[in-house]
Amino acid sequence: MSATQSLHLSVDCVVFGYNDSGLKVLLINQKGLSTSPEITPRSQLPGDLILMNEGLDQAAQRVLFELTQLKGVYLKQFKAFGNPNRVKDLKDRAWLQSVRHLPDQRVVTVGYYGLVSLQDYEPRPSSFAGGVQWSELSEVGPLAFDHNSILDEAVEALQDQLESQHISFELLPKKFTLTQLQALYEIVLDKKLDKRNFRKNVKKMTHVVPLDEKQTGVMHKPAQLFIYEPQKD
Amino acid sequence: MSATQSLHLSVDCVVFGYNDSGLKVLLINQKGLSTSPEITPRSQLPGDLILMNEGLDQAAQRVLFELTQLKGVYLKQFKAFGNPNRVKDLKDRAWLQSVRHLPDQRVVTVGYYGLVSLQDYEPRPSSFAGGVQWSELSEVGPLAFDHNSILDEAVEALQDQLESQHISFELLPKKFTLTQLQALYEIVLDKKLDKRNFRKNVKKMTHVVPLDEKQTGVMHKPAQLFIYEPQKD
DNA sequence: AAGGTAAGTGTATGTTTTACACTATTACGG
DNA sequence: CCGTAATAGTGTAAAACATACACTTACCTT
Repeated sequence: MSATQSLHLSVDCVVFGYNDSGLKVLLINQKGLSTSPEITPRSQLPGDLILMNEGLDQAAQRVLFELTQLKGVYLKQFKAFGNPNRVKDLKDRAWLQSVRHLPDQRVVTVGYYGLVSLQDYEPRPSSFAGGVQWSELSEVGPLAFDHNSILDEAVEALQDQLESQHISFELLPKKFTLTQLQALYEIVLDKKLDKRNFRKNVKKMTHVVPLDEKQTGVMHKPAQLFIYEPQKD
Repeated sequence: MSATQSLHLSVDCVVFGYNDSGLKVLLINQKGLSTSPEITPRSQLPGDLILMNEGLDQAAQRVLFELTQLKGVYLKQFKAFGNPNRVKDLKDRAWLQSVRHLPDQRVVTVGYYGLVSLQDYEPRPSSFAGGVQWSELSEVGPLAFDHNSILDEAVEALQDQLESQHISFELLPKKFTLTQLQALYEIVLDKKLDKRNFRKNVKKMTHVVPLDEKQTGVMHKPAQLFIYEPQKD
């Protein structure tokens, strides 16, 4: 065989954030291009090359932390993206040149999706990133590289695995109401659910446990609070 | 940023083959180690480094063809494996040294699973491979690298996706009976199914269509034949 | 023509999913 | 303190789906 290879491997993180108004995704701005006015810098998913001694999951955690300061986010691998031309778009080259030793090198990337509650995580751009924002999912414009497809596939993976992977609880405060949980499902799955039926289903989830505690300070009947107990299954 | 990287990327193919007696998996023997008697050559999944200009799916097809002469096999990516030590086992080094320019280099691999009918595909070892065999799934011994885990995860992915991905039809002759289809399900899922209930389910699959044709040459009531029509959904 | 072999078929029971509307509890304002 | 606004919380009937189960049919062979 002896195929001579020279390519790079990266991870890209699609981190979804939730609040009552919708699903958001964490994007970073490419840095260091403001000098070249002819190039519009595009946003991208937080991602970077993996290091020589780290596993893929580990790399995803590190890269996300380095670019956005987010730590301890649940990240799940969902697909590798290896189109040979995925970083060859002219619009992307300028940025790569400012940031990589070998900007022309092919890069294969492994996609991760993750979930956080917007209330608990405040991303901060590292010195590497030109800025970090939560973007409304429906308002994401053209991203660098093939990041729009990666994002699309991440959304699908998230929807498919929302229940089985217990991902919801990453998005909610520790103590949450069933209405909050349902609103989350409705936003992630992008469809309305029946309240009574939803509650019947939750009763079967042994990892969602009721507290002896109610909401306070609401001007309506206060809801019972629940917590997530992963070890229960 | 600017992580200096030097790693290799490969694909590994877990090709399942079916006949009435069980599920098999396609393994190749490592070649060129018969000279060193202290090392037992192990079998491995067909896999190799990807080339610089090919996509991942394409690489999986090429590698499988080069090693086993199998062509046109449905291959589906299921996971990337990137443990930094996955090719560092001493038992694997000798073989790598005989075959790679940079045998010490880290290799990340992307796993594909695939399916063929044993009747339609006869693998032939290429000059690169020391031999090709179908091994009974339950009798697979220790493989090179982390190939046992890759195999295990491939089996799971296959079982999960058997129905949704219409994979079954890769394993059957073009015209098949419902008994054949059921036997396949039973072997892949590793459990018995009820004949009448199975047939009820198949009736709902619009992509399984009955022919006006029956089995011939059997010494019992001849079964109706069916074909797979993918465009139907 | 009898015996062997796998094909093909229906029903009753239990389980899961769906659709749907009213009462209860709190905060607030008058 | 009483009324109203706001959301929480609850049950049931009907439909769809899953399961368990046994006998008759058609062809081949001897």
